[in-house]
Amino acid sequence: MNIGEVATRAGLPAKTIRYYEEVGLIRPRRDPNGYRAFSDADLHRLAFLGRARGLGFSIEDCRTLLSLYDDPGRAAADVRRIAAVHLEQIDARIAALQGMRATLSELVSSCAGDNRPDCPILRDLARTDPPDGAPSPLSPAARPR
Amino acid sequence: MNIGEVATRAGLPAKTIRYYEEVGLIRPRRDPNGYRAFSDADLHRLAFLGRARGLGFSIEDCRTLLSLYDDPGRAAADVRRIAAVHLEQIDARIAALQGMRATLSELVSSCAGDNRPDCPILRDLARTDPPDGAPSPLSPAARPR
DNA sequence: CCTTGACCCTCCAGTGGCTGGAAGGATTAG
DNA sequence: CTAATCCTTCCAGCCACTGGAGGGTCAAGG
Repeated sequence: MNIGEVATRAGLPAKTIRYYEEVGLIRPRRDPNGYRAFSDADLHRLAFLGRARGLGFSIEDCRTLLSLYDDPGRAAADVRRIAAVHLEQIDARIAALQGMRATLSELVSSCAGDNRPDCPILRDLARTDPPDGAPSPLSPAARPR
Repeated sequence: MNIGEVATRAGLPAKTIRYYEEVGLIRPRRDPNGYRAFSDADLHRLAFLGRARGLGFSIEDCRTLLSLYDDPGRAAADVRRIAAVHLEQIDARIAALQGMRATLSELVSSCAGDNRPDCPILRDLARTDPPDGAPSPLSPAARPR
């Protein structure tokens, strides 16, 4: 298989597949003309990668997951730990986004959105921080990342 | 004020403040010795930026928000539109993450996590896609981004 | 045999929003 | 005077691609 075909079958852009080779996640053979020649095993690996990336695992996580996959003596605990840590990170990101969302949606709905210059969104962004103990009703969002 | 003081007062790293100057979000004066000299207005702008970034607005959004803030003839609608679009993007990101979260948490809880090699997480990542119409009970997650 | 078009190759640069570090000048406390 | 703490600029790196330039290869049609 050439790269175009695996790209279609794995559902990944050819550029991404070349990148995965560059970082050592796959090692396709080469035809004499220099074209990459993908085996079914390569395709399978790429599909695995597509799924793992789709679940938000980093490239480094993917590397580890693939090496565990290749290792018949692996322990399920190692796989589970990686996934559990990743799950926690996802939860943290969701929580951060929900904090933003709460503030933003309050701001958006408090703004008339007419053609006058007075706008609660700008007022909140420009506010001088309320003195401790009397928190503003708006902008309870944290500053995570 | 030197950069160290504004950094403390605005709650932003000095590096970030230099970066904001580089991309034209602030234009502090310079002392004869080359040090940046921040006015109260600069500090106010930086606090505004810190809040906007904390709500997840991009640098380009921040640039626009600041220019609207500076413009006494602005329309609240313009501000609102920016925030509303951003809110939608946040919602999309939350939805994507929740999709991942659902699959991941199912996988994690289905894995015994012992020292045996059999692991439902790897099995799911390595699966051959189920034929159409008979979706796997696992991995309903989309592949957004 | 030649052309056309669809492939494929490599290499380089850019994305966003910082962050780290090197190398050096300015200021301040002791 | 010295040492510590600031400040400066510039360059490189992060992540995971993505776009594009410039060129080679291959299969089909004339």
